[in-house]
Amino acid sequence: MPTRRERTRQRLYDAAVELIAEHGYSATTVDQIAERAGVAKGTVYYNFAGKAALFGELLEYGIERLAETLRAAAEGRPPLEALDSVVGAELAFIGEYEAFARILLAETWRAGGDWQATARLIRERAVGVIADVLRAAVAHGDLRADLDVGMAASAVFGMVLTVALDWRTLQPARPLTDVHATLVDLLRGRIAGPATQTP
Amino acid sequence: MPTRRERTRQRLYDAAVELIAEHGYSATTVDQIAERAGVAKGTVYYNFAGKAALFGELLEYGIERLAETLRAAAEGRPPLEALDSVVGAELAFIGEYEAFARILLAETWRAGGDWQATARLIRERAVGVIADVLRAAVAHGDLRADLDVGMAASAVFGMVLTVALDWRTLQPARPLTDVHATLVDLLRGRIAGPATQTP
DNA sequence: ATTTTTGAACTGACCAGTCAGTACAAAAAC
DNA sequence: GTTTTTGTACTGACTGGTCAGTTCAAAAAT
Repeated sequence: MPTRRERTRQRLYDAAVELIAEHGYSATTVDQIAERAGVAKGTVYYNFAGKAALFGELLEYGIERLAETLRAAAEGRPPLEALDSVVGAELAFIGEYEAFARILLAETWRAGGDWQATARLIRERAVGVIADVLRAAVAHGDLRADLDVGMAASAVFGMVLTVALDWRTLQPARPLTDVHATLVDLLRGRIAGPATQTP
Repeated sequence: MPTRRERTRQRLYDAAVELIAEHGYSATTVDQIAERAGVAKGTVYYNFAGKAALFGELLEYGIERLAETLRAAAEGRPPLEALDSVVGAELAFIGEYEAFARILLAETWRAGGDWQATARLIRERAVGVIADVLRAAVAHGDLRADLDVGMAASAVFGMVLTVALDWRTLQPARPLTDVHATLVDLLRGRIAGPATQTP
């Protein structure tokens, strides 16, 4: 059972993640965050060292959950099935924590900003899980031995992130399984050929 | 031959694109832009209605060049070859206008911010070109008739953008053709199987 | 009793946008 | 051919407002 402090911090996380996803880090004010969290401004500074610290811990917190979700999805599955499972898990995570995913996409690819170092490190935790799965698939003989695992993992991660956010934005009613199926088809190279082949 | 005004505006574009790619839109000040462009602050307001207008026209200008590049790459080629060519063109564009690509990725997927409408419209111009190529491939019988063209186009665009920025960031020395080959392999479903198959 | 939260006032830095004035080249008047 | 005018491009000090962060006494929750 969470303490009062933990509940307050969680409410601040939630408020901050939504506002920053909408307007970006610097355009979001501490007053806005406090107001949306239903908390006095002083509380923000009682719980966090400042705006930057709140955001930093937020990133940390979110990426840890994402990496953990992906790891759990891969665990104990044969390589190729694990890949499908990880893609599904990433989709589901983004479906649930959409605002966080938007922040991840927005703040991670800056050139030399204040968060570049943090963000890149943080992103590697998620991409790393995919790379591990791909490496296992190569070792198992399911994928080409000379596959550039790093680049492929980056491609998979980015592709899923992009598609997922388009999904949430443009056709949120569409079921996850549908999106998942299309992505897996793309990944498995099943888009070639004149007719549908669903064995 | 460009007029003085055109030269000034171009310098302002260049300065703004670099700074915004680094720090984001709201963290970039008009003073910084003017200073990097080697121009007084007033000149910014003489040439543009304001910071927002400068950024808007910048997006417009960049995406027009990108869409045009992609269209030219596809033109007059058989569908599948056109797809490879478009991917190559997107890679080359990002190689050259890296800062703009970072902005595209960072500022396009906000939730309900001030740019959401503009950015989505603008991004669709680029993704639309890829969708057209895919549609042609389907019509030509090269891809499955029931392929979700919109989603696939979004996936291709996002995947290339992600990989390209990782390429520029992590291994800029690597030749474009190398990255291009890996991407095309991924797209064509040639990553499966234990050994390399280069016919 | 102690921890946590409140709410409001305050500060100092920073920033978008303004505006009166400068520079200068090309046209018009002499 | 010299002087005057005009329009365009640019300048940079200034202003009004905003925001992160501070402080603190009182209240509420544990």
